[in-house]
Amino acid sequence: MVQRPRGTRDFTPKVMSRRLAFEHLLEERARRHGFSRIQTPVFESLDLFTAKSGPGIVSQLYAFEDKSERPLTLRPELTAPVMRMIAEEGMQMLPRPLRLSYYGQCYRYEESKKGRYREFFQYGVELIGESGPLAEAEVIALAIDMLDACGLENWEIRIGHVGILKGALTGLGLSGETPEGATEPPVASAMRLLDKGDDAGLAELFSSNGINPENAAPLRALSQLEGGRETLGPAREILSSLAGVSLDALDDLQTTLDAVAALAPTPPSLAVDLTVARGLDYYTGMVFEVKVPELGGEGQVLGGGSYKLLHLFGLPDLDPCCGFGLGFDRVLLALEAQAEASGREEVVPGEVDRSGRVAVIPFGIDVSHVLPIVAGLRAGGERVELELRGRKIPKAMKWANSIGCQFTVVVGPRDLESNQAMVKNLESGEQQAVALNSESILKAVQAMR
RNA sequence: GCUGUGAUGGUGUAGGGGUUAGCACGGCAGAUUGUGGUUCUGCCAGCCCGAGUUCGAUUCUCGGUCACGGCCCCA
Repeated sequence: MVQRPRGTRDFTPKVMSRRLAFEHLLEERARRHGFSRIQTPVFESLDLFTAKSGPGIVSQLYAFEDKSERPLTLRPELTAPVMRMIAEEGMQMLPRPLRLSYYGQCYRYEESKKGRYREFFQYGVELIGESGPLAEAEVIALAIDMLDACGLENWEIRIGHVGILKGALTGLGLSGETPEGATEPPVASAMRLLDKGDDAGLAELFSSNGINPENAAPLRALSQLEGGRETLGPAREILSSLAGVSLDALDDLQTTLDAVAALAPTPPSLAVDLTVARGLDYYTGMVFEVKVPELGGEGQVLGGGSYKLLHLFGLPDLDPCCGFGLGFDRVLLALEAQAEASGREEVVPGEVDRSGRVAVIPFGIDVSHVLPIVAGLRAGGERVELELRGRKIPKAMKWANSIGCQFTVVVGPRDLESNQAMVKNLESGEQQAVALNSESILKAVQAMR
């Protein structure tokens, strides 16, 4: 028996209807916020991702060569392809800002476990051609709106701004340039040390860069601040106490948070956290992420922020952009766990198709008599299933019932003789004979619904 | 990259060195030749793969594969 490759999944009809409902729900929210869907290829040039993330990522890619030895790879994420598309399709000519949304599978070669697959699905958006606190607020508001709309509970959003700690560090005189022979700029080292809580290391780094190590303490205090919007007050006090440090980034974050509060539903938990660094150096401004604690180790379901990547494609004037990626599979896992915990049948709102199906059952007659009726009912918008196995009446009724039909239309020899069909509502048991044509049957079905 | 647990019909499970491998759901057929949901009967369908130990392995051992956890990582 040939098995599915590791880290991949099959989706049965029931699961798929859930996934489609979720995708449509996200799509609908994106649409309301003015975002339009795009799509890019599942495989791309290998260079696209090494340019963005460095050569080290190749080991985590499904990279391959085609028959002409072109270096290609299955895409590991969707932001870089979207950036590539903007440049390649000349989208810088479109009215700004661009609001783009996307959805598709991505591939990473890594250990798979629950919530972490080698083939996974990402929904995301990018707002391009406008930056600043209000653009950032629009992006966060959409993220919150989506999670709120899908019924997710008990999620935590953490919002930060890489400019605040970075600004404080450079304000103190720490360099953002990578020195000869080093692997990262001192600012990045300092951010990492702050994140880890390595006070001694930070003080040492300051000393070796000619900065008073006493400055480490207030920065540490800054990075440890935790709480809602009220956190910005103490942050402001600390930053004001440091000579040469700008408050611009903090003001921007304040503006963003105020706008989000007005634009989006109130999330179950919102925290300001200045150490949300999103590890990467292309993030330049606001950064945010969403976690669902009950998912455990793979609990981050969404992440995003402001970044500069379009300069890699010759469009520096479009930087910075702001966007987020939503872990489609992880949100679904969380929704499934929550639905089960609360005994809720429906996992994603709207996943169950409640439009009543119609089963057309030809009994002991040539099917050609009912085919035009099946076509006519379908043309009239009904969801019609034709009984194909020649079952006798009791079996056919049982079958119609088991696949969830609301109506049966039985046509047997007697009906043919009297030119009628028996239409039955399986839920009420109500039954009536109607003329044997799709218009009459359609009318009867609609009347009995 | 490190580490732990597990794998029995399609699904959920019981069992265990020699068994007709049990049960439930499911699918098919009949009871029931023009009306379903209940019930009854019968049938379908399984020990992940490879090597080893053994007279004999689905059961024990090792390896592989896959899944699920805990760290590391996560563009």
